[in-house]
Amino acid sequence: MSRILITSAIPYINGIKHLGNLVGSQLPADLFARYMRARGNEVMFICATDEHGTPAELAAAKAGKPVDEFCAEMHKVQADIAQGFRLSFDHFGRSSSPQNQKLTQYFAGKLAENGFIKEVVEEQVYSPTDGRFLPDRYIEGTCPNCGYDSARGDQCDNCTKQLNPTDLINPYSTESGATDLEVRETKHLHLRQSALKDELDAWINSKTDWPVLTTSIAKKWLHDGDGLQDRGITRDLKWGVPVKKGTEDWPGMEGKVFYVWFDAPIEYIAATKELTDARGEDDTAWQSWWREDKGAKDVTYYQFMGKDNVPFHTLSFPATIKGANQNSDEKWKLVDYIKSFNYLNYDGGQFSTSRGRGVFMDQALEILPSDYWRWWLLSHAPESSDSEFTWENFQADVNKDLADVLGNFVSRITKFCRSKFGEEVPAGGIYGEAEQSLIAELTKRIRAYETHMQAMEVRKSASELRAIWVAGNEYLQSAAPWSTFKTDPEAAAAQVRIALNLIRLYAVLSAPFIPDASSSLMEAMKTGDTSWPDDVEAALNALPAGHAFSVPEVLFAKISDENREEWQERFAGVRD
RNA sequence: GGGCCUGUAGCUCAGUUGGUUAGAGCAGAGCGCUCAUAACGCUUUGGUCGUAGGUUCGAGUCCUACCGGGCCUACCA
Repeated sequence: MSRILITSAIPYINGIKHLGNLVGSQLPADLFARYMRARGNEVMFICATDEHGTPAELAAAKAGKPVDEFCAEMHKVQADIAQGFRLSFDHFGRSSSPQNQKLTQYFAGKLAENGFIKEVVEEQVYSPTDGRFLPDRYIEGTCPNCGYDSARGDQCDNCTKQLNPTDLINPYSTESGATDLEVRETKHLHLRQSALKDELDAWINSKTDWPVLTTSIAKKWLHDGDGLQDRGITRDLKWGVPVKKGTEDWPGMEGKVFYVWFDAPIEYIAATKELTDARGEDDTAWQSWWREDKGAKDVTYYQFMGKDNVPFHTLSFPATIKGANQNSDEKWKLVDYIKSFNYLNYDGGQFSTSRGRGVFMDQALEILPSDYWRWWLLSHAPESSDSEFTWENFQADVNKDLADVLGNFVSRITKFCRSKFGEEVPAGGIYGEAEQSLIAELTKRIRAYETHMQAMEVRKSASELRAIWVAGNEYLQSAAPWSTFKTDPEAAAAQVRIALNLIRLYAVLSAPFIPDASSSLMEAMKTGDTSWPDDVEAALNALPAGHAFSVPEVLFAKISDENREEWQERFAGVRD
């Protein structure tokens, strides 16, 4: 048994996420967490909402609510949806929690103490009308390079030239339209990532088993141009973690907050403390996951995220950890494996939150149970390149895999047994050659499934699982208990017995992918035996002769052409 | 502009350090079965591996150029 720490990239608070966001982090993280628990490991699976920053303030203003109230409501919404998708977080925290405030301030103090913080006076654009400093991309104007009239302050979308807000001709605030913008001096803290460049480089180079997507992005940032740059970790905002040096005030930094990307990953740690605090446990409980000097030496830490989050997890957050650990007795836990994903596209284009294009998590749950989405998304996870969602593929794949291959297998054998032997596992006969060869095949496939799951090869795991389901149909077809029954009822009984046991086996193996269907099957088979099939032959004897079961309802109803067309239409345009 | 990823059957994808006739699922075709959600099983059609060169006894795999798709490029998160 091992101790496994798993974090999913934390979703931003300003709205409901779409299926592309789901499949890029939370869903594969959940798959892995469920599998690791099923194998008997001690798992800590953490996620949270990322609540700070300008977009949250603006979204709250748009909703006409105080930002803290807005975040509290949206957190509840996202938590409910996560529950709807059966994301099995041990805790779904909030980056605005008191725990994260303290911990973020603590890390900043520690970094300052260790010489990794630099104070820098810089010039920022201030909008008196908006009453705030504006991030570069919230300022638009005419591009000095190509004349495009909606160029953003960081980059022109038309000619792709990188810009400073002060380069823009006739700049204005995208929020208020105000043109009375002025440049003001303001002091900020920078994290001296450059001082840790060589150490980070060596660390990334040692991770030869990480996905190429992960290491190539990290290396690019490490070596591009002048190499890894220092990064501002504070902002002139009201909503955020107040800048402090540990518990002390930070002279000159009054009224400023930490940058979301500084406090967001720290929330992984803080969320664990939120959980153990809620349980009434002391600090040793969360520290045993996050402090190698306090019991976390045997923890293996896995992170899941979309490719857009990779730089922060491979460089910024590790810089925070390494910087805090330097010249210190404290040894904070560094990530051991980063699984990153490409994007999921929607019907020939991108999912778009702003344009309401594609399927959002709440809408998905309105039209189908979560298992349909979980199965399809995971079996098409964008691991090697961007992948594509189309309604035709979704309908065809889900109907075939879930309804025909798995659902119908359960249906055919339970109904056959009921009509010939009644609703209990039949006695008589023995497992012969055909059964032994089934056991041999399953053993081979289950071992392969375990290997792929351990390696977080999501698509390969799904296809191996599907092959395991298919093996049941192949067996039934060749054993043909409906024929055997006429001449040799004892032999038919043994065939039915092993097939009924396959249902429980499938429920156990499939639970990480389709947890609801899995528990329906366990319920139908009237068993709570979720033990992993280390010994397949033993697993296929788990339900003994005489064990009662019931014929389950249709496990997966098929998606009709009418449904598909209706959804296709509904989700083509703008979200209502 | 620079960097990285990607292009394999109608569709979605596998193809280990280069090594016989390039694989799987779906879709299509044929056959079988009748327990089952018109489900299942078996067989089968289908690819000059983006294009053009090169290295090699041998290239889907390595190199170069080009074409197409995607991402990143540091103040959105």
